[in-house]
Amino acid sequence: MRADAQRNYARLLAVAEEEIALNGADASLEQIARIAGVGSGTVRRHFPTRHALLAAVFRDRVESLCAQARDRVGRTDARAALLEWLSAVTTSAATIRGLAMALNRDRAADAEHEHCATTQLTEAGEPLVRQAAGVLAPGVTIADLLALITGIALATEDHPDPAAEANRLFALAVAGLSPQGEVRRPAAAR
Amino acid sequence: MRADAQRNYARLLAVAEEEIALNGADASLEQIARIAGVGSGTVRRHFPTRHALLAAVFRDRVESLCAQARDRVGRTDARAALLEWLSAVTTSAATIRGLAMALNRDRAADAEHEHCATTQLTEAGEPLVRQAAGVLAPGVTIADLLALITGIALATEDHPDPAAEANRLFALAVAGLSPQGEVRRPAAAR
DNA sequence: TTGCTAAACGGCGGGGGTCTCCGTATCGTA
DNA sequence: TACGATACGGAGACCCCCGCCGTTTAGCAA
Repeated sequence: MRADAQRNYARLLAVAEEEIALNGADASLEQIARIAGVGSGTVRRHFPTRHALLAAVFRDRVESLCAQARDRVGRTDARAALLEWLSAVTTSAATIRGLAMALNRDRAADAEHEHCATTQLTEAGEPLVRQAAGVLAPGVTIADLLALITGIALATEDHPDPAAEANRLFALAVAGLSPQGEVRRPAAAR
Repeated sequence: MRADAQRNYARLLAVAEEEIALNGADASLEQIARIAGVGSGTVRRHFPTRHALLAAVFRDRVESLCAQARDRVGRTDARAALLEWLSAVTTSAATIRGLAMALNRDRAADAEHEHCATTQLTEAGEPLVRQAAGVLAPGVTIADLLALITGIALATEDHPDPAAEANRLFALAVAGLSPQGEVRRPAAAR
């Protein structure tokens, strides 16, 4: 890659991160180009789709989460290991503007890309779930957990303290909103 | 209201309902105007904001849900009454394209309008929650339940069977994803 | 150093969307 | 039937996404 291309790539990434933090996943690409001082074509060359830009912006963060998951595999307190990680994911999803929407969108895209954030998180979290299978409600998958988390993050995006609120809601869901009764029964609910 | 205005209003509402069902809450207002055979100014006159249009389109449905809530107040099995109603809300939010997003947005708008859908549902559901307070986890409010439901609906919007998936996730949250013990948050995120 | 070439750049043009405003057509009434 | 209030339509200004192409420039090689 040519030196000027590298410079522009880095610049765009930095600007995009700011702009997305400010305006969410729908931030204007044109605006990003303007701030970065490049033509709109340059943005498009480096990031052919909006999804590509989002993926690049959030890559480090997602990889960090995946690493955190790997670090927790094999711990004896499987439940705590899983819940702590999920809480970290929740905090990121709720705090980093646009991340939740990005995660949600590429779940919709139906695993079109192998390296999309949702896929990565799913693969990273799967061992933790398997490990903790005994203490989870029957039928709960890593996909369910991530779906719930992204949903919660979307729903709390405009709360004064999104991370706290999201974690609170997720904790409620983990413990059960109304836990009595059919807790351990796998039969279909209505 | 003049007769032609009434006609246009009704036409627009019908077209908007279709178009939103097809393309979600971001459906093009211009497109709606075109299909309805009116000028774009007419759309904006009847519905000054996108929110106003969404509110009008979903009004009947929301009122039906509110009515269902009222019908359930006073039932002896308070828990079932609440859960059934929440399931109905979940089904609507997940099935009717754009509704979840509309609900989510007007929660963000911070009760700007008294008659917004979220407010209505909150008021309608509150008695059911109070009634069932004894069997709910401490600290759970009607706002929490609705936030969770809209979040779940958003996250399952592109699932093959959104209603089933959303209800499944919500049922899991009600019973508890991992019902025993307490959820702990990690010492430091990242 | 100087050419040269492929890679990268910028921005134009077309297609849409939102929002505002105003001249005009139409309704309902006197 | 005539008239005023009301509603209509669409033009204009602005922004955004997307594809394309003429121009510039980095980096290698002579």
